[in-house]
Amino acid sequence: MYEQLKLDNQLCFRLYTAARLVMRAYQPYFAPLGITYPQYLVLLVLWEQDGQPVCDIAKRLMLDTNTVTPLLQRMEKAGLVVRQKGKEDTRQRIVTLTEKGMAMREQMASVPECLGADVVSKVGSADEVLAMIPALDKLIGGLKSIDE
Amino acid sequence: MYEQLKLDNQLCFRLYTAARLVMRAYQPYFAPLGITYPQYLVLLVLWEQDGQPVCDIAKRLMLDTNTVTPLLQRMEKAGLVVRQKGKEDTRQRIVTLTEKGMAMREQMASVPECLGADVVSKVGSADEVLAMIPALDKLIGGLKSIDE
DNA sequence: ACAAAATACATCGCACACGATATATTTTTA
DNA sequence: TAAAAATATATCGTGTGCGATGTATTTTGT
Repeated sequence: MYEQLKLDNQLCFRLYTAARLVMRAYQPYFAPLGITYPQYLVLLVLWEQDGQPVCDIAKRLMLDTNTVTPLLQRMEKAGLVVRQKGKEDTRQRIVTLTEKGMAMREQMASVPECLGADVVSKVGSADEVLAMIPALDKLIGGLKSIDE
Repeated sequence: MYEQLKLDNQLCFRLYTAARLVMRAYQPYFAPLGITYPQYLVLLVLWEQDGQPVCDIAKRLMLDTNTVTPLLQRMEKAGLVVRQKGKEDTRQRIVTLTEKGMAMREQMASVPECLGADVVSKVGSADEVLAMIPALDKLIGGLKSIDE
């Protein structure tokens, strides 16, 4: 009875747990630099394309501005980015990396590989884990289309 | 350059996003009942085995007591559980479902299926998504062993 | 051109997560 | 058995996520 309400039968619990544990695994690399995992994601977005308005960053990370705005405010206070009023559209806030924010790119360059190695050393092989990517993208695409 | 720092090359971002979007997809089912996703997880644990100490619930969900204790306090205030001092070990707090907490099991019984149907209607097929489960378990097992 | 709708950002409140720390109780160990 | 270590829970502070709401600016529809 209630088979579908067993914790071990739930995909969602696995996703929730895996996401938390991955963030936790990143902690040792982030803590010395004084950044958090979501802040790292913002940096990834800005390293690819600097000088974006808040809404574009939010869209890329699939977050809302009520999450991203305070996040960027903290990052500005930490000296990682600056937020300037847009020239064409004054509603916008253009977010730009500071020297410190750009410099962090080199400091972080080896981290994904290190973490990958950490995981592989425990899991055994990376292939099975990386093979999830297409299915995750499919799931994310489907879930994203639910609320719009 | 910096290929490994591209957002689209990161497994972790997919896990983080998928977990958030799944929780969001659950929202319409939880909101009318006044519970949250983590509270639902606690209910899953207690429906399987009622009357557990805080530490066992935390262990099952791979969370710490500093997350679970306030969670249970809110659930007690909401009338879903009671927390009583343990008889053998008075350090423990035994968490037990109330009538309301137990009744919610039937109200939730069809939710995982409904959500599954929601996702399948968008993703197309469930097989590829469900096929991730063994890899997720492997990943979780590996990550868990990193910090201990 | 001008009122209405849409957009961009911000603020507020609440509920997690989690590191750090504190307290009480049990278990272990010398 | 008494001190030390381990365990169970709780509290505090910070940083997200996100629903609800507010404000300013741009775009749209007539």
